[in-house]
Amino acid sequence: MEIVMGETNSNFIHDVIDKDLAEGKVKEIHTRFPPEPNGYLHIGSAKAIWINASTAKKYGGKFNLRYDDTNPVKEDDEYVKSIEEDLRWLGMEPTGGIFYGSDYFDKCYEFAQKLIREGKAYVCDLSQEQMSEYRGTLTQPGKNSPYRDRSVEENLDLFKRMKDGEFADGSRTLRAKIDMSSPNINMRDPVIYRILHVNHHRHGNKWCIYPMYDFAHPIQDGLEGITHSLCSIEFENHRPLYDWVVENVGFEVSPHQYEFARLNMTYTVMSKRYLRKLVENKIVDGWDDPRMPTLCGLRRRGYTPTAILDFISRNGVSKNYSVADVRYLEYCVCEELNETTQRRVAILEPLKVVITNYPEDKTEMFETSNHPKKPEWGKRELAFTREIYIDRSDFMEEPVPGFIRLAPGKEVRLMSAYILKCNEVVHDENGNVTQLMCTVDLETGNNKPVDGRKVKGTIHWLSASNCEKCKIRIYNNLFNKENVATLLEEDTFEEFLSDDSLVEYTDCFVEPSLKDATPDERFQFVRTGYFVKDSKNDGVFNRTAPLKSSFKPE
RNA sequence: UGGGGUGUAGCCAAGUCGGUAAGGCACCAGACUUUGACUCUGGCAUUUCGUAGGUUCGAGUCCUGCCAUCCCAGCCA
Repeated sequence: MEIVMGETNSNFIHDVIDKDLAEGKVKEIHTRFPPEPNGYLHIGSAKAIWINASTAKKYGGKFNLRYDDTNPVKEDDEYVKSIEEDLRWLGMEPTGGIFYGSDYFDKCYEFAQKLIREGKAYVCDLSQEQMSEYRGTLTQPGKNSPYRDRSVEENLDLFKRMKDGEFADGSRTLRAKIDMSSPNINMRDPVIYRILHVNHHRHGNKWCIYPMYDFAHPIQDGLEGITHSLCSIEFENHRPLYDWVVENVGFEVSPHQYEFARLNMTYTVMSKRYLRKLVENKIVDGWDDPRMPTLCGLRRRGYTPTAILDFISRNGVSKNYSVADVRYLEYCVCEELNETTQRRVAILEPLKVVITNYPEDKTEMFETSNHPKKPEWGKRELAFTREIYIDRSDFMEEPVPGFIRLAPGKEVRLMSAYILKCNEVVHDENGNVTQLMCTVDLETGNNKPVDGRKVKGTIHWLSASNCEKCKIRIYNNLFNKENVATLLEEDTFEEFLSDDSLVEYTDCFVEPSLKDATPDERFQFVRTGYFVKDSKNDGVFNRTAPLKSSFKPE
């Protein structure tokens, strides 16, 4: 699937780049993905990764991975490892290198001093509450801090003492001197440095002042030679500040920020905050629960990087607020897995069938194809015996109109084997069907009926004495509400959790060979869906996605 | 009620200098089928591009007003 990595459809960002290149503003393209190591990557992150990486690739440029670790309060080394792992799993090599925003702290400090010297930044003693008051509101301008006009010398001294640890957390900040009456609140003398006596995962106690994102990010971009800084749309309001920093710090090539709409998906949440909540409240099994939209969750579920990227690519890049249909993602995996997986037989809900006209001690081997359209993938053998299992869903005692599977007195094809006829239904004392007494058309075997009669339905089966027991987990949407993102304000999304997001079948049977399957091998369980062995629990298969069915009763 | 975005079919999304609405998914109909899968064929915006006007021979594309919706008042990113 090289299409996803290489040629990307053109979009408004590429239009800008084409223009920049044509006008000679830039010579080569350099992008970056700047995750904060405070959680696991999800499919929305994958969109940002894909946009940045594929853009660089399209123009023969470079792509950096940069940990945006400027706030040690929220960040953890644990996440650094997972981010790189997920990035590589996606196949997105950081061709420009791997960097840490925190490695530029010295530079940030120098640039802050430069700003102070030029009268463009000052140390402010306002408390958090006061600063909020001074900031004004959306409709009212703010007012200048009383500390705004300190001398350069005093500011330099105070800033150094902030760095040296003389002041308590929150007691002072370094602010950019811009415009307290700007209609854009981000420009009302934004804080660019705060005091935080916190251990940094990478630099220990070297620093007790840390730059804010708005100050650090353009510097990181500028220092790395990033030409096009592609981020999501909520940073659009920050662009004037980004440009202010770039202009006032000054770089060889000025990076520019462009924003695209982040990825939302139906029936799930995408923000790290809520994903964390799902994990912490034990609503899911962890960040890698197969129901999670995290990359590790999707991986455990059996999704492939190519399918994820294909999905993102097909959805395109725009600035429209949108909610992508999770079924589209499903379509993308199925399309790939249909081509790439071998077929196997699994019975989710076994129903025993006794073939009365078949000898008890006989075992016959039937060949079945590993992929119906790829004969080069060969065949394998399935044992056939007097007692077999079929899936309960393939039998109806009182078939509804249009049901072409097994029913009393009806015939059906056993895939790759005989035609089966149901003669008798055995019930328990409660009236539940426990077993079927059937016969098989010995004459036709695995061929077309000799008398030319048509048998429409085909079902899968497994010899009761030649199968392996296992558990199968079926995953459905985590939420029962299509657009969960719109009601996150209330903080009560738990009420929209669906109760069937995980359905476990505990008495399933699969072909014996599946006993040795690994979590890296994906299969199509014939007529059922795509499955992969769970990486955490032995003897458990996860359903990646179901097969479509055009059967609609009534 | 300040500023910044966005509004093209059920979903995503193309629409260059204005010239007469790409594509994918979904859906519908049919063919094929020892997976009711896959594949194939056809259909699927023409009082139509949020809406109301305007300019023009001609407007999704230009102009004006209006409406809807998202983001911003962290010493988060």
